Amino acid sequence: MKKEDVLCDCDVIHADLVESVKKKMPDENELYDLADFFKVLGDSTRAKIIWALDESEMCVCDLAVLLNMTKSAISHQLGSLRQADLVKYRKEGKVVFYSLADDHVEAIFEKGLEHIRENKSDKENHI
Amino acid sequence: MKKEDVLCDCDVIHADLVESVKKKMPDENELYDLADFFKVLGDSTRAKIIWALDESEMCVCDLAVLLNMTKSAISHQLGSLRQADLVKYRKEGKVVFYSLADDHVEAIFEKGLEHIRENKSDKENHI
DNA sequence: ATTATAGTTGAGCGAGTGCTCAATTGTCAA
DNA sequence: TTGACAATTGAGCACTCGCTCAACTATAAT
Repeated sequence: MKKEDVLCDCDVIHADLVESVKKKMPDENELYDLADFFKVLGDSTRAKIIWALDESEMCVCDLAVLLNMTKSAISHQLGSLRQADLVKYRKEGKVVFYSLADDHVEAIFEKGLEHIRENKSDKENHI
Repeated sequence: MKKEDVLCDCDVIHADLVESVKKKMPDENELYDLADFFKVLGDSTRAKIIWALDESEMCVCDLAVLLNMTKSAISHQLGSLRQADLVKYRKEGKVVFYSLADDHVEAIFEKGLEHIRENKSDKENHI
């Protein structure tokens, strides 16, 4: 790659390092998908839904009452979660029961909680 | 809570379940912080930066060249990552070197990659 | 068939986000 | 001191996102 092709307006300070890291870099799409996955977890409503479904299978109405939101809002968010394959569902008459599709999510969620809890206590102790 | 106070326009289908899950629910702020944490990971530029810094400490210019973006764009994103305590930095003359602040992030990142890789292969095998 | 309820869906609006551009700070060298 | 460069910062803009509202589908009960 010629220097003219590079968008950044600066000299490469550590060209060798950049080159070697670039070689190891995963497929562009993979990191894109990864970001998309975290994006789904990165909304408090969806986070609450995931937490709740980790406790128990629930229907749309249950979730709406639990989070004090409209069915519509919940359903929209469940749509995102469905699209990301984070939840599965079964129908029983008029009622649709949702549950977590994957135990990976639970593990990642737990690790995330761990992280922010430690971070918080670090700050309280002025580390 | 009276039924009139509930925003959702539906009857509670499983009132006992909702009540018991509500009792176990973590502090509102905790899930909010958790979502904010995932939100930071939920952007492909920041995801790439985190991946790169997991490989090696790098300066702003290195990252800009690696990702073919302006220093400004990178610096803005590093600002977000700093604010979320995901990166730390050291100055050496004019140059600022960034690195990951926390090995939690690495673990979560790895788990996330694992997840999307499995999910992808599941789909390819039509499971 | 009619009515009622659970859930989904699409349009639209206000808030938030990521980038660009320009101005600025901080540090080094001539 | 002046000029050059790494990096930061704020304003502005286009785009995205989550909610509301209204319309719709589907299932069940009368």
